[in-house]
Amino acid sequence: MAETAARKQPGAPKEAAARKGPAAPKELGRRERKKAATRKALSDAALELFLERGFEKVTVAQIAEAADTAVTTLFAHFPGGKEALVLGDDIEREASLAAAVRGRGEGESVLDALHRFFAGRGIFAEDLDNEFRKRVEFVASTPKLRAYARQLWVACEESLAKVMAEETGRSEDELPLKVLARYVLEIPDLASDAPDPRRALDTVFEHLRRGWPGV
Amino acid sequence: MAETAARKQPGAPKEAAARKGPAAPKELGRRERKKAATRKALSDAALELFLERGFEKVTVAQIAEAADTAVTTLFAHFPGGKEALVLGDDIEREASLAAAVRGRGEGESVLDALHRFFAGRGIFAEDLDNEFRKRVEFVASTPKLRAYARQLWVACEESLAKVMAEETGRSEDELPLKVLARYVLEIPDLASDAPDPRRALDTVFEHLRRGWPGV
DNA sequence: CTACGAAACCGCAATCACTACAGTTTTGGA
DNA sequence: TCCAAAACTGTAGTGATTGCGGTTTCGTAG
Repeated sequence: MAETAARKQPGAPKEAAARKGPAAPKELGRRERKKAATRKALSDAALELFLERGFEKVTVAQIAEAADTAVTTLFAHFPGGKEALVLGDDIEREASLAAAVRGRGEGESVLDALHRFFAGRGIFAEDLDNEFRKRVEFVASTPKLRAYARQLWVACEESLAKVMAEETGRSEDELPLKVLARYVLEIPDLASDAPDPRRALDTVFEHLRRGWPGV
Repeated sequence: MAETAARKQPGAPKEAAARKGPAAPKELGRRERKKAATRKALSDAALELFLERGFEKVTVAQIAEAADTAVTTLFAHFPGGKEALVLGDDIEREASLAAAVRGRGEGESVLDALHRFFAGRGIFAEDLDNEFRKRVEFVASTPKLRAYARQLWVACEESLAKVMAEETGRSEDELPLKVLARYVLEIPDLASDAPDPRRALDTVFEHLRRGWPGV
């Protein structure tokens, strides 16, 4: 996939946004709006085609065509390739993960917080519109996508380990925390093919709590 | 990589071997010998080129050329592609893993057996000729290869879970055992970038033993 | 309002992994 | 000696991904 990744791509401009008087929450210029539209057109087209014919049966050329853009534009928006079209690059994950831990309730352990966090997310969530659920199941049943999704989670390993270290007052390079981070982030993939993902989630955390007391 | 995998490839013949009287350990016919030679020529050429120029800088065409075979022959032997040239398809892993657990000493727990097993292997082993060590380090420092190596281990998940179930007298589809299997098989990858892999190994098992008492 | 620089697009050509196919050579027996 | 299977070969795709040079569209400083 994207190995070298160092090409012309739509990223954050020099100093865009924030200029129309005080406080501008969603004040996007036409340019930004169009960029977002293109991006959405691409991922929408991709998802539709994927669900219709299956991930492997759709080519990037077809997706670009359906979104009425050039193939190069597709890659400019999603350097991660086909799989990124469905799963995004998700910088959001890392942030929400950290937020869940830092903003945990009084007397709630770090692991409890993570447990709750996952319980309301993706395969583990219960209240999801069919649209989203369909997507989640599609990802879980497509090897390449599943692997990519896992990667996205595991990519948060360092970050999560660091947050856990801070929140438990330990050194940020303590090995056990790194290991724990990996094990926690492995859960979504691990529980993907469990008959009852929810129960699987609870079971795993039960064991992790026993193995890493005080976290 | 190999997605469809259903092509002409050198595999086990109809009923080859075992015909020259009783017991024929290494009695390979000329054909088998040549096949093995081709295979070796390929992986040898690959490893040499990889170490010399780096994994990404070598093309399969160059490897085939260096081994004096056709590219199609390369893929016939290694459907797994470039990464398989270094790491093999390793059906061996699964077997040795099971053997380590089943053949563990009296009073030795399953986790102890696995701990010992890994301790003498790859990054964790201490007595290794430079050749092998160089290879191990090369794999660990090449993302694609590392990922592939991990896959090979994780592919043993079902199998290991089953063996552990048998050996501890539990149902083979008990979730905790599947999780534990995954966590154990994740170790080689996990410990790859630890400053002291050996210590990392010990640390991880310490926690796993606590989390999965009685295994 | 206008010109200018950057950002977002575009299309084309090229590389590279991987596969399908069809034809050859080699080998192990019947 | 002869045949079928196995192993190998070259050619010709398909498809993802990237490099490049050129075009259009914005945003904004003047």
